Amino acid sequence: MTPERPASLSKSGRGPSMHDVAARAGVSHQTVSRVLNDFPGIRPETRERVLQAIRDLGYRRNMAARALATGRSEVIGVIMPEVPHFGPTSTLYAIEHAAKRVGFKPLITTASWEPSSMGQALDFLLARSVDALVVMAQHPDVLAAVETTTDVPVLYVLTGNSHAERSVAVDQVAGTRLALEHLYDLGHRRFQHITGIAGLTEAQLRRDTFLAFLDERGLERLPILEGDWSADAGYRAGLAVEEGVTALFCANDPMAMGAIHALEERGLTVPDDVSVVGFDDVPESGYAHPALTTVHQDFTEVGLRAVTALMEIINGREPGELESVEPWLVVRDSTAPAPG
Amino acid sequence: MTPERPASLSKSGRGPSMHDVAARAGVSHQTVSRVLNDFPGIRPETRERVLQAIRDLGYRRNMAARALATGRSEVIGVIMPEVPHFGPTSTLYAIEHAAKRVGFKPLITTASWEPSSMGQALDFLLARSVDALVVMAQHPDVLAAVETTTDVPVLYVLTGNSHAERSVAVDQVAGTRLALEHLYDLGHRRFQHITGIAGLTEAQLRRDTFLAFLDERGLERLPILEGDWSADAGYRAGLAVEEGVTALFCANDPMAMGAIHALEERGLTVPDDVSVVGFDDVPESGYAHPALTTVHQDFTEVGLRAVTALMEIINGREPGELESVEPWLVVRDSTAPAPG
DNA sequence: GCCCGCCATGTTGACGATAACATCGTGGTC
DNA sequence: GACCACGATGTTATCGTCAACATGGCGGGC
Repeated sequence: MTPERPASLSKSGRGPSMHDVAARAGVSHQTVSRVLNDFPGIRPETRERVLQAIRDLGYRRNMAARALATGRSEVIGVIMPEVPHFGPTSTLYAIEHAAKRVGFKPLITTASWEPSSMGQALDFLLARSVDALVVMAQHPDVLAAVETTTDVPVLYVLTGNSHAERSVAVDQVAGTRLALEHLYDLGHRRFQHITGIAGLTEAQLRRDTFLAFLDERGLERLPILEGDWSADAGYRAGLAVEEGVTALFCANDPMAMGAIHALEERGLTVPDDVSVVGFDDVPESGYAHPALTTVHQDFTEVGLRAVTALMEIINGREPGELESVEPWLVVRDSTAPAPG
Repeated sequence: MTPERPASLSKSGRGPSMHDVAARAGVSHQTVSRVLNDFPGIRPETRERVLQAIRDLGYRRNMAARALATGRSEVIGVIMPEVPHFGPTSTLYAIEHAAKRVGFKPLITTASWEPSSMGQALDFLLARSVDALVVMAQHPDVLAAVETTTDVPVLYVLTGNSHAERSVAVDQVAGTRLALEHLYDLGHRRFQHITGIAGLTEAQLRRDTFLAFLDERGLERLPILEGDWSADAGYRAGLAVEEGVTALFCANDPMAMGAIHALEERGLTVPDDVSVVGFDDVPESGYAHPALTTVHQDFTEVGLRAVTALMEIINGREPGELESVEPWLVVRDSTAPAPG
């Protein structure tokens, strides 16, 4: 079942235009425009007549015409990863809510990090004359691709803290360190890590920070377990956790849940034998078994800051310093002092 | 190759237009239009010259102008609930993927089911001359509100099976019955139900079907436990499950996870003492503890059918029968024969 | 060799809004 | 009472595209 592209669109009944409203109110179309745009200097009585005519006719502004005339659309283009993970999805909702408050709406498109896919997404959004662009840049390569293409304000979101300018992100290094220091402080010395999708910025940052941490503390580098964010992958990785490992740092919560499942199947108990830390603090993680210790990321704040900064840029002001959003550790029942 | 942007054409920051391309290619703007729209009867050499000019200038079509001229926008408006739950989110992604294949993109806006909120969302989308509308109608009241407002094709999604015409949904009654019959067949006779948000169509259908099932089988109606889809609510409801209940039907998976957590805190074992069934089959449910028996809903199929049907309507054809999407039961470890 | 017709392309006028400039009373100032 | 400023509104041009109609050159049929 594949949808088929439309060949012809019925150009049936367009709604009333400003001229229709103007005629009905006995004014010029320009007066209607002024009423709609809250210009000063309209006689209250005239304004009321116009508003009445609008209501009578069920008139709705044609934003296409407005966009053509002004060059602005009050739409923010959002490029999302193709798979609905918790972070991007939460951020999207946060952006929508923040944008709504300033009269903007998000136009969504998904793209993989490949240049052609990203290019198509950009073309589509820019053709719609979006006023700004949010790119959920999960891969470092997309940055260059976007930069050269447009002069529309662009903000990168969910990039870790790797591109300080024009990007809003949760500090991945800090988050990872919170998790690892918590485990270290509990006495753990043998760590393994289940990664997110290889190459994605956040996965890479968590992984790099993990390795750096081991080196700093002089801990052994056991094999990295490659994951892909999914609980399935977490389960498979959990089966491969080495004997003697007591601390498992998972790049997100679903993988942590999968891994715990695998560990328990192997007869290991969490947290008595192995302590497990996740990342994201998804709403269910407090009710996992055992309740998951995890790094909380405030995606609502990310979305809010992104929209706020974009509004500044659109209005010609420089946005304030775009600081990283600080994550915090939520300690629950999946971590305990190292055994022995 | 980086597109070059001659300063000559920049009229206050706007990109090049068809006229600029036409001038560079030595043709008329209409020929450019014809090339872009794949009209027949362009000499290959001319076409190539136009395409080259487009590349040279980094030209991008202005969809606002196109929308103004044609009345169509190749955008599907989507009205989503304000809270990012699994079903709507998954469906959104499915819609995006299906729409992309036919050159459409979703323009997202969220709204609560209140008329004013829904009205604002509609105004916004219709002003953007969307070619079609997908309404995730979680509340029965929205239907009337939308119908009277527009003649744009509208499709309701995620409505259970309660509005057969112009709606695509997973059959909630069937899904609920699958869950309950499974429990009944295992010998359970004392059931309780944790509901979704009161008033929402799907929550209501699951609840009604639950009660109908009890009556049909002559089972006792124990108190309904009111939930709100969240794991938190599931936990609280789990604490309130009556003594002697052996079968707990939860309106979604996160609540099931919360409830299981609560039951185990109370010293009850799942599934030995209480069998629990969820709804949705979220990706993590297979790794919950115990792995969750649940009703799988195919949101990908929902999104695909929605877009397919909308394309039919846009083309002036009647969409085929819009059948419910059939859910199926995934039996895992959270259900077992009734004790005793 | 003329005319017809068709193929490839050019020209003009919407589409519905905004922006810039024009107009028309009206009341205050001197 | 003439003049001017200004408040309220009207008029015209413009944004970039598509649709409808116009044109012009060229080959073929007779």
